[in-house]
Amino acid sequence: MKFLIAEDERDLRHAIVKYLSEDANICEQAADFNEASEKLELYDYDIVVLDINLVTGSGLDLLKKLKTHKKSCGVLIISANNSLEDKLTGLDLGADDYITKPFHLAELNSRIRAVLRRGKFDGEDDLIFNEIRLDTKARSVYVNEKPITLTRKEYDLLLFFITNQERVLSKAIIAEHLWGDESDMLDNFDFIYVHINNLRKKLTSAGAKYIQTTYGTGYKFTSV
Amino acid sequence: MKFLIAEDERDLRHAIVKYLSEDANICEQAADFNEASEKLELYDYDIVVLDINLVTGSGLDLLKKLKTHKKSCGVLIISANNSLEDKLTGLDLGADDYITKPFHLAELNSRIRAVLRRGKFDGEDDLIFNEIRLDTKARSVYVNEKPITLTRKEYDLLLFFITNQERVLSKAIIAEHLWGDESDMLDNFDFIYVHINNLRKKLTSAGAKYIQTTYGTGYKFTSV
DNA sequence: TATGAGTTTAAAGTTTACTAAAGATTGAAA
DNA sequence: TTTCAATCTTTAGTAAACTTTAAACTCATA
Repeated sequence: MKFLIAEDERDLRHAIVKYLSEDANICEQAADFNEASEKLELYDYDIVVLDINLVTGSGLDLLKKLKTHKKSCGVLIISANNSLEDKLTGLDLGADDYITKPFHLAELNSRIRAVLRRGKFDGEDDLIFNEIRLDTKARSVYVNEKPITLTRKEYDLLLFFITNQERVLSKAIIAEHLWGDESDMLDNFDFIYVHINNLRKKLTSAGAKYIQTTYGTGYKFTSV
Repeated sequence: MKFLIAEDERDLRHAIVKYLSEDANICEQAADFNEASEKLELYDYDIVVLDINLVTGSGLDLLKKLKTHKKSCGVLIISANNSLEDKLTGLDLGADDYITKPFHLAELNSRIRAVLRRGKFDGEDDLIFNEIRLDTKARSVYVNEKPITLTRKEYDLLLFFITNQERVLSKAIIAEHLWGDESDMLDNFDFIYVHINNLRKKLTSAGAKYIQTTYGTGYKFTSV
């Protein structure tokens, strides 16, 4: 995860960077409007934490520019005053959330996570589970760095398993995630057996035997 | 995990409860402001799912009260309209996330998970009774950290025992919990003997001898 | 010790899962 | 647009796992 922290209060900026870096994130800093503007032109970030009241220029302008020009990137606004207008304007311009000073770093962190979770901006590219690596951008899968080919449903299923590892997933839950709306009206989930079976075969023959059946309940992706 | 669902649309409330209960959560319901208010005073919950627009009172008031008086408890707001103000006010008052109608149950579920994950309210996934550990997420059971395999009924039974430890449970109560509605029409509960026996055998041979018979009354899960 | 309550076991009954193969659908290439 | 191949869904038969029934046995208490 790569962040840009655009905040001109030095202590606060440092505190944020220090806090966020603990999670193995990469944090870059911008101390004023120009620096922020420059970095945003040059590099890509997953999330920009933007103080609306940068002394040398309006954070809102930056936001406007950012959202019109650039590819998807989450924006979290820091605002000093509590004025609702600022927040609303920020959100209208495409910010994803706001936080008002003073705030706890944990709070900031959870907002960032929330923004990431809400989708839109694809986070990390790789998901790893033991010898399995999932390149989410390319939708390709490797076992011990050897590529294996999965169909779309198989890939989705594996992705769902890995992001919910060590947890029993019922067929209903799986159907809901992989088939969305349509799954509401389904009364039988038998076709899931087939996809499970196919994915299982491919993974097993590549040496990754992780799909476990919990009879009567569902399936679990686990190494235990 | 214990939830309170404060939502006055009956169908939606039921749907939520049904969905969330599938993961072995305990869901209580509140159909209006007063009921919600009352339950929140009496009991502790891990997460409250709160409709801001409860007919008989403002969810926001409830939220305010909740956050000022009580110990940590996650709050997820449901709002019907898309008005930003409502959401912002909710978040300002200490809600942890919001979701706008209409939504998918899966979405609600993942938000709840996220709130739990964010800390504070640690979603205790494990239930522990002496040397027995129950991983409720994985539906797996360990005795002295050695896994034992239980069937669905055995697992449910053990879960019920552990969450009601040191308490005599009649066969009728057990049946009601594990067989739900159907149990009303049953006149004999003899089959429970079999499940008790099976679970008892597995636990005993793993070194956990806790199911005690209270002659003529029921069973008790206790180390005394 | 007689009786109802609890335990145990085996076997029947039921549900759930697996598998392969046929039928339908989709999407890309000609 | 048509064709073809890949993918997805349905179906059906089989296998496995679980639940219930039933019957014989044991134990606690009046």
